[in-house]
Amino acid sequence: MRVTIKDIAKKVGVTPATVSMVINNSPKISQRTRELVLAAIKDMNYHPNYIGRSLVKGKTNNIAVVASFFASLFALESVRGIESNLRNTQYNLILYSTRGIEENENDMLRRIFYERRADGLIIISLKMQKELLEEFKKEGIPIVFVEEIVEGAPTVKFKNIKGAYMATEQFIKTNRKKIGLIIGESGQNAEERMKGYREALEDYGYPYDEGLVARVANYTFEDGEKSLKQLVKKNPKMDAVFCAAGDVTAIGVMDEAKDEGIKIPDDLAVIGYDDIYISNLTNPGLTTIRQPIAQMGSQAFDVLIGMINGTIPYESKIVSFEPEIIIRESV
Amino acid sequence: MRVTIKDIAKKVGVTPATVSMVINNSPKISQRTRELVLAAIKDMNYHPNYIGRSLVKGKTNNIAVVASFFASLFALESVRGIESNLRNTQYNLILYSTRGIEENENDMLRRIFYERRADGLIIISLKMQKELLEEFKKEGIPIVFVEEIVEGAPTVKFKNIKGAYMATEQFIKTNRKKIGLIIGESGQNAEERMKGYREALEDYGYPYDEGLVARVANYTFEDGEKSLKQLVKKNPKMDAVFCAAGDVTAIGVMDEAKDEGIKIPDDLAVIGYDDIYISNLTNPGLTTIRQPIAQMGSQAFDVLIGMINGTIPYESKIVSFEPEIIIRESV
DNA sequence: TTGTATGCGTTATCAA
DNA sequence: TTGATAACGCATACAA
Repeated sequence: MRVTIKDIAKKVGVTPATVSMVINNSPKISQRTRELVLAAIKDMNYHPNYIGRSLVKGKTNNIAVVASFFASLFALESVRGIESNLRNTQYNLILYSTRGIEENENDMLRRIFYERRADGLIIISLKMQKELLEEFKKEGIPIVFVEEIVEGAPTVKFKNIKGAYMATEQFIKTNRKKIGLIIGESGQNAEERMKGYREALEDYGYPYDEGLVARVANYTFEDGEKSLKQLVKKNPKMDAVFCAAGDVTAIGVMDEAKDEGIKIPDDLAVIGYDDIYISNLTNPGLTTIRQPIAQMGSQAFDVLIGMINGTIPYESKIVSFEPEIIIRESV
Repeated sequence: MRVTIKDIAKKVGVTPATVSMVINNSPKISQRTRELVLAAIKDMNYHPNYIGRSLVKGKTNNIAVVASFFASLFALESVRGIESNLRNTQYNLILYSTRGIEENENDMLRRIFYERRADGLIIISLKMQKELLEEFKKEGIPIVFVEEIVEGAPTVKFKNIKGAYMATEQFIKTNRKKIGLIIGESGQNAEERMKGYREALEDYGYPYDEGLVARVANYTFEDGEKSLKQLVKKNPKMDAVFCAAGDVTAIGVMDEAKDEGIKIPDDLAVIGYDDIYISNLTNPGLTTIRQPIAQMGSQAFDVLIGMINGTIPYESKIVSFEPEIIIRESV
């Protein structure tokens, strides 16, 4: 049996209540008793059982982070950002992964809620039923969404419109004339990046051409190869591609270009999205839009803690982060 | 207030004990009572509070995963592997990151233990004090180590010696004469890979030459550039480099080679370690040693569950995984 | 088959 | 300043 508050009490000759008060720094404990108790605690190597504590306090000191997969760059970096702000708090992180199965989602959230598994949630790139959010709000369990906007709770996200605008503008300013776009086939992000692309074209008097857009489903290397093939076939004069689907796909584009004898950046300029580690290592280096994901994760955590402490209201509010264009040789 | 077992009991007109037995599928509950209780549970949207349950059962249903950082390929892939086996179990993952601070390590483990935060631990690439492990064993809290061997508990790891042997042998079989090595300056892994390299040399009658070895500290791209510079300076006739420090460093080597006009693989053959995503995209493609990290993570989880269930003994035992050589154009 | 009583480890409310 | 007692939500041994 591990040592409990009772063992300490017995050893010192006080009651568990007194020990508890010492542990919780109650001011109304005599110096002498405090010292005795503290000594016994150290002596017997006592640590409070957080479950017992949670039960009576109605708090778990756990923050749940929910995502489809944690083995993605985005989720991982977010967790890293959250982690970095975790130090010096009493909170722990519990990871819930839906494994990409949409039906899991609301079930999982429901369980976290009803089984009281966390004091607050950070939900990454997932939606939530409105009624379920209402239940969380009613009980005062705060939620911060990342990259998805859900009415009634704060969201931390990136300015995708701006990022796409910057990329497109970069092409225009370097005199590219026919700018292709490779982009995800659905989702809030894809819509926003599409919007940024179109806005830039419009602002500079470029026509929008459906034929210059390739949609991808999986954001893979192969998606990039396939898309480029398809785009050059339709548009022999295309001299730039903005791969809003991400750097991995952009690298597929570059690879395919090499196979087809298309020179980068002379014949074709390429810009990706994400600035993954390897984008700096490709040849030529990939120009891309970088997002400070970890920083955004930290912010999500801070907002959540603010909500838990009552200093930040439980309401719709969007905290957005600026993208940055990283110029390398592909452009 | 959220609904508890008492509310259900009151509504159905039984005692909480009866409700509890229904929830736990006790066979000695009449069909009729069971149905009534189940109906009420559904009706009132009752979910058992896991804290109450944990307190009485002495189980948390949490698995702690401890690593220095989760933002590394290795930790990430491990988590992915663990995640994939988590489904259909009642367990959740809690991530503890020491953030690379060694002093955090034992403190953190101690807290997990004394505060009873997890039913079992998976410790990735970290050591542990022997006495602390003894405490865990005494209380029956299982630990599985990944990539580190600690006396008294099972370890899941890769055959680094074999991986390094395969790489070196590949050079020898393709008639390379002077084989350089770039390797981490400390750690169990580095030692093992060094051993594999030396064993292969010896088996084929090659001399071991200290001057052909470069030690790196950070496993970075720059480490690769610097190391190659240093190696070719000392060994103008070197015609192969095994970069046991990993693919990122190997890519640095290839980049530096290009700058110096060294042709790969004609003048210099290169083999990396890890098979990161981009290794397939370099030019030429990087030959490398691949480790099934996610699979190893799954296995670590299975071993841990086996220990929790008592089907696997709590003792030193090494489960090793085979590396695989992925041959591309750099060789 | 169900109810009663008790305990898990801690904190909080009161009384002393 | 400290002690006695109850409570958090649930599970279990035992009695009925």
